[in-house]
Amino acid sequence: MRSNADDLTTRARIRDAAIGLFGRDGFSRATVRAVASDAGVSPGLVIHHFGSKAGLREACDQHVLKQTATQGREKADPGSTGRLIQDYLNNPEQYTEEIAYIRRSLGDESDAGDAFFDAVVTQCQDIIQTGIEAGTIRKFDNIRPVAVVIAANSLAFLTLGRHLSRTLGIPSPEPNGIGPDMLRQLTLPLLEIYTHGFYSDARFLTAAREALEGNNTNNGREHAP
Amino acid sequence: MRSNADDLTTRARIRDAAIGLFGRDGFSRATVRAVASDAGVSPGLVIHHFGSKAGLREACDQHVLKQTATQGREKADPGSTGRLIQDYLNNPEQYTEEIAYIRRSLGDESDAGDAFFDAVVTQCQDIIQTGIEAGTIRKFDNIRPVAVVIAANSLAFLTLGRHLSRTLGIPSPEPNGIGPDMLRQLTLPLLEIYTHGFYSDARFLTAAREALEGNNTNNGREHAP
DNA sequence: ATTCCGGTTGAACAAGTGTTTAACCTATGA
DNA sequence: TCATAGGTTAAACACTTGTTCAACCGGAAT
Repeated sequence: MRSNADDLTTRARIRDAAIGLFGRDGFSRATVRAVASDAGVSPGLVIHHFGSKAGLREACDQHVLKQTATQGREKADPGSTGRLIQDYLNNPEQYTEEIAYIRRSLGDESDAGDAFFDAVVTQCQDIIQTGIEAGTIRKFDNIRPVAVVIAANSLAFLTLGRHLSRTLGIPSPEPNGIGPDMLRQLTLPLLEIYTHGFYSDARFLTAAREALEGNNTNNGREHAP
Repeated sequence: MRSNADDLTTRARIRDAAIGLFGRDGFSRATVRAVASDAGVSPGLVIHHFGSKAGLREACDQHVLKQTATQGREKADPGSTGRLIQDYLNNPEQYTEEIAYIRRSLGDESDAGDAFFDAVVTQCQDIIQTGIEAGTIRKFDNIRPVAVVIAANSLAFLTLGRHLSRTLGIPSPEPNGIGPDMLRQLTLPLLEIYTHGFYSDARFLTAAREALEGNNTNNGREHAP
């Protein structure tokens, strides 16, 4: 995806270097000088092109957001989602910078992070809607909160990827912790829960339902983990 | 929990101020001067007590870790878990600083974050183990990856709490985004998935299983979201 | 009372930060 | 050919950062 270096305009090269550094070190730790050095350019030029460090971040936000938005639209076609994942698994390095950047945006307080999260939620909502109509996904009374839960669970693999691969004992070089090895170990357990459930019966569910319906004011009796 | 101010030793007051600021602004954005000011103390004294900013962080890490470890041990008693959650819901402000600090630790690269994540995983593992023996949780062949998945899903509520409450339209003052309103809206959907599953049948699961068993080399056919 | 020592401060320092400015180079258009 | 404009740089600026240092205070020990 990232073209092989200097056939890009200088402005784009600076932007890409900033995306890489912001994703790796975070917005505050990454310095204008480091961005300039990575782009092979003087610090002054960075300011000249983007006005300020905040302006540079704004440009990075918009670029990454546009980038992922087009991928999201392709993903809406249910057939291509498998192809997309396979594409990612075949050469994950392609997307690592964008992924790291998005993870940082989700953690930092950032408009881009907000937009990305909301996009994932609505995408989950669409998938659930069509899945219910197609009969592959169970029917839910109110799909909105279900979409939120599924989105959060899915994004956990992104925000916690480093810990997941670490705790699974996967040797580090998987970028962002999300790589073939990790997915191969966690896909089946997750799908099993998503298919047959986690609890053996409805005891926890009915208990929580009664507690929540009983007194709507405050104390909900909660699930185990 | 936090005692009401100045009955603490100066060192402890500095440490607590640092925990608050590190959690709110992140380690690099929070300055030694801000910590000193919050603790009503001079910047030099902070260094005098902790040697350096990194030393201060180390002390904060250890303190928060010890704090949550004792709570974790209490939580191991299955009966008290509900009590603990109810306790939290009744006055969440009590733990907000520790929670914010842990969230930052999970995102930043940090030994404390690693330790906390691993602790949550093993705690999930214990809960699943006893749950299986008690018959409340389905039997899994290999509980370790299941515990990792459950831990990641649970911690998603922590790392993404801000986005969850935001996307649900909950007015902001819920600390860290995790409050009664959010839990009330998401508990039942999550428990329903954990009880009856998300997919309507085993199509996705068997497809993934075949794909993973078929060629162990690389391409795993993945689930929808 | 005097000494001493740990907690504490204020000012200073050195390094690093984002940003500005004046000058430079190069290519394009008149 | 010359002037102009825009991309580019090196140096400087103003400020913040973590950290150091000498001095100060107050109380406990001698």
